[in-house]
Amino acid sequence: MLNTHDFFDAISDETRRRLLALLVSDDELCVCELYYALDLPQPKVSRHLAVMRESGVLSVRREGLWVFYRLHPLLPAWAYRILDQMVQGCAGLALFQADRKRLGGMENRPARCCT
Amino acid sequence: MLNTHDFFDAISDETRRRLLALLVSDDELCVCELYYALDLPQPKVSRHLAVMRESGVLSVRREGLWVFYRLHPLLPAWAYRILDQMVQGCAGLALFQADRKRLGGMENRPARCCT
DNA sequence: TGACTATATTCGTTTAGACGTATATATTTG
DNA sequence: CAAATATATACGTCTAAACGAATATAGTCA
Repeated sequence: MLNTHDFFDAISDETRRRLLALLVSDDELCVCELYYALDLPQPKVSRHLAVMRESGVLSVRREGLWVFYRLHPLLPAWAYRILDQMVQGCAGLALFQADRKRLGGMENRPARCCT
Repeated sequence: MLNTHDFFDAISDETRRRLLALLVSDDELCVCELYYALDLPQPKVSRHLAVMRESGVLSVRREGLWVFYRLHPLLPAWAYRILDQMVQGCAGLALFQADRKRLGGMENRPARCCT
């Protein structure tokens, strides 16, 4: 289960905060949506996702070629609340707003079955 | 005023989280109390305090030889809430409990006037 | 003024981790 | 099976920042 130190490590990096901010509101996104939204190289995003997956901050579901990430359902309540407040704190930043805008404008997003 | 990035940088380091946890509940502590509580070298604690002071997370008041630190009164509401939840998340950790215990057992703590 | 105390800073070293590029793995489809 | 797509990892490099030890600064009091 999640270690306190690992959780704060997750939110200590801006790229990871951008990923988390999207996952707080959209609850499940695939890797291609995430690196498209952030406009960053795929390996860079995959590595950050791996850090959070390995420490238990994110959980993963594979569906065919796609891999969907979400906040780990067993995060403690205080961690969820911190993520909520983090979104509040970052909502005004242009960088985070652009991420959301790009995601909204993305075409051919993968279909989810059974969500 | 406080920059979002600087705030998350403040809570990204465990030593700084220990300092912040004490300041969330005690609202004002001097440097000697802080390094005594954490049982760490004074220069190490001073440097971490300086990081947070310079980024606007902490504010300072000098009184004679002592320097008292507290959470910066102009922190945005979301930042206070994150600190509160951080305390929740760390409350169970032995390291943080020991800090509080040492602080409680400290003798000759500096007197505050006009608090 | 000089001794003393509390705190801050400097310096050189070391380490963690973020990065780009290249490549590997996994899955689907023909 | 091979080709195509989505994602993951490996590798070498580089930078930010944490550290211990030493020293500087600031304030008090005799």
